Amino acid sequence: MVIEIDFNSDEAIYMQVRNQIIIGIATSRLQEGDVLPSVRQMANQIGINMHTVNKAYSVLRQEGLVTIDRRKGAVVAIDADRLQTLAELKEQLLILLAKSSCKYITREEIHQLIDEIYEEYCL
Amino acid sequence: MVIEIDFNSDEAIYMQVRNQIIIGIATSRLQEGDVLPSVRQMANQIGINMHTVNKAYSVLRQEGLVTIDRRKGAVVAIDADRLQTLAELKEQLLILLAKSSCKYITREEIHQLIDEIYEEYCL
DNA sequence: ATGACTGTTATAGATATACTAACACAGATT
DNA sequence: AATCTGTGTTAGTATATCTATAACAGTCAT
Repeated sequence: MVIEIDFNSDEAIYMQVRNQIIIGIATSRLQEGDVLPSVRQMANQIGINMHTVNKAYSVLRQEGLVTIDRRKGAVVAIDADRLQTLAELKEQLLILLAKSSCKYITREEIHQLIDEIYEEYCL
Repeated sequence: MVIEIDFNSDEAIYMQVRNQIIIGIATSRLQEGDVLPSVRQMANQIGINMHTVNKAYSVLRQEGLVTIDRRKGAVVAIDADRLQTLAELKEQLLILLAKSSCKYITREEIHQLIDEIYEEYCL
């Protein structure tokens, strides 16, 4: 699980880490039960602070994607809280679609883009 | 253009304002050339600081949705920079779809949800 | 017992958010 | 011409968040 950070991005480092782990899980490079690298190990590997990785793991726990055990570390464990997931998804999609609509991106183009992403990243 | 803020939300106030204006434009309640309320007026109306509204307007300007004139105020003016819009959209959609996929939301459900949003909000 | 490994807590500095107050310019009204 | 009212802008401040360093506490193999 190689993680790359763009230090010039305006997105917080811990969110970049979180995002890439989510993509890792979605693409099955990380699977239910897999243990994530320790916060120190991953922090070292990508040259950031341990606590920043810890924050990323905490967010993932709060989002129901991992559990954190003092002994083992962070373990991939999906809590498929369907209703909440759909509600959040809808809210975020709405903003994305609204902005796209402002820029004259059509509904068909959105559908197409989604299929493109699914295939490009093998979700 | 009535804007409602959830002060308990973890989303920044200026982003909530920005989001609702984007939805307003997407649903044609705000149209090209329309003048947004002055920063003071809107700040007063929703009970927040003028500078917070100013920040929202600044973001909208940077996103190519309004222009800001010292005399007139903020005016809806779409800069349909298609390529950049699509690139940003794809990046953000990827994260959303990946997270959904982790939670066992299918591609079909995504397509369905998008149609639902388009119809519910008349985008 | 010791050493190596976990995550956790305490603390601090930098950055971002939201605010108050004062400013500068444009345009209408006196 | 002077004043008033309307713009956004800038300066400065308090609070929260992000990132970092350092010390802590529990677990487990040696």
